[in-house]
Amino acid sequence: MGLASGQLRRLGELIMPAHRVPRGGYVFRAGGDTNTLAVVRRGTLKSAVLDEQGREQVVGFHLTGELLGLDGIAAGKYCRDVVALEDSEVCRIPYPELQKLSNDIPAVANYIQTTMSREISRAYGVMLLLGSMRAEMRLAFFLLDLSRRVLARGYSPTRLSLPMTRKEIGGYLGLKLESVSRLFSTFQRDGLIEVRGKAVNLVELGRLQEIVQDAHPQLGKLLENGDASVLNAQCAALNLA
Amino acid sequence: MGLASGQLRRLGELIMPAHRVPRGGYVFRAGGDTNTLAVVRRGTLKSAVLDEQGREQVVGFHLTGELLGLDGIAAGKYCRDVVALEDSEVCRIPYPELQKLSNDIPAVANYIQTTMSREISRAYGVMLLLGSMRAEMRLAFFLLDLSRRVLARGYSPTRLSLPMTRKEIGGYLGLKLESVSRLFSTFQRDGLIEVRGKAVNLVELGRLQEIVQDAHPQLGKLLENGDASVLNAQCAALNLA
DNA sequence: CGACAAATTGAGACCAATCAAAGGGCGTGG
DNA sequence: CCACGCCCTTTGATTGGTCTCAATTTGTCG
Repeated sequence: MGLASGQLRRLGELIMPAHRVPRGGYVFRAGGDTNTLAVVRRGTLKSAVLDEQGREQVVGFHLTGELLGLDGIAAGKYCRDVVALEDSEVCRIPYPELQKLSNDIPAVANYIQTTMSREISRAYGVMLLLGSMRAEMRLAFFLLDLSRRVLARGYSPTRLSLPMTRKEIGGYLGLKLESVSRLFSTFQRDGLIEVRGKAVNLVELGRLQEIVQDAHPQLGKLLENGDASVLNAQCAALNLA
Repeated sequence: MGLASGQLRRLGELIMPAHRVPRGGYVFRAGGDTNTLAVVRRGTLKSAVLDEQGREQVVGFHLTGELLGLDGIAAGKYCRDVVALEDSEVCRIPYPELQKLSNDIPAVANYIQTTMSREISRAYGVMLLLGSMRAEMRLAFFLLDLSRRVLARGYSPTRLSLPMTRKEIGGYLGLKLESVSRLFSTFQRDGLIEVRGKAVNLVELGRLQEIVQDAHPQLGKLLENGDASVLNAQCAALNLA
């Protein structure tokens, strides 16, 4: 079911102009009040929970088109930081007004529900990753997941440019940065990938898939839910909801 | 905002009579079509992703009052099994009709959104647990989390009766059953708890909290989001939404 | 009581963390 | 433009925590 033009206009008015977020800049802070969602227009960001000792758990990386901030709806507070990994742009969406709008327009409410449901599925996949996969499987998973998401945006699925550091990858995969670095070297030695700093070339996608599949045939399905929140910034996607 | 009596009646008609689920019985199966949600009336259940080698990742345990099945809304398929750990009762709720109802009644839509949002926050907390905590912290977290949830239902927060096996606890915490067993023994030796099979007495709640807090002061906040889906089976809670 | 699953405990292996050092990349300022 | 400093990355040596394999005990249900 689509949206009437009047509804689309109301939705359009909600979307604030894109604004720049410099590398290292915050979109949300843990503990901050939830007054907006945000859509990534350009760039890459991470969601992370940080503690005083400087350790962080990265709960997700966000590419262009993804919708951020749904975790905070219940508590009224965000439960984690969202930080730009490179110079990025986001559109903010005032949450209370979106809430009102979703009460009037079922398609909007349905879209939000669907997006949140996908994020739950994705989170379960990551729990599986962290709870029962060994380091090499985790990194293979990470590379394939990124490959698929980059492909969905029309870029090469094999020539990746990683905007995040080894430490951040480790923070996502539950590994230390040295372990991540060693695994990159091992994969390169075995001819699976070519590494030159942040530039990674996936030479043997099939063998990377084997590494993951051997461990968890189910994971492939969960992966497909991964790219939760692809929302066209003009909200054209809502026509499909 | 509450519900008009006509709305409550419509909602009541949606809730199917509670039916028994024997120990080991399924409420949902991974890959099954999403046609219902379910509310736990009595008993305890687990959500788990299983692979052919017999390994499983438990993504959550569910106590009385919790709402199950929201993960499947997006994909149209559930992404994991839900199995009763002891003889239980659940009420099923046909999802398509609930969807229609939520389009008419904003309070219902808001409740679903809030519940899903809490589940996302909880999942992030578990990711933190699995990604950056050591075994003893994980088990302390598990015991405290269960203690809090049991307390919320009016039972003693210190005298726990664990319906799940050591293997299932390990499946949740990313540990092998032997490790879980060893940790129970260690905690008992140190006077933190008393273990007699499935019956566990939490002697030193404070010291258990220290074990978790030392590692991640943030986790306490995430814990509070944990008890996502407490939905009174008569849906009285919706009056608060 | 018997059969089977669950739990405990031990010994040893292995994987990732830790500690440590050196090399690279990038931006800033001279 | 180069030099410096800082962070990121790589690699090595060692430690340590958890898994694995194995045997035994305990508990549960027919």
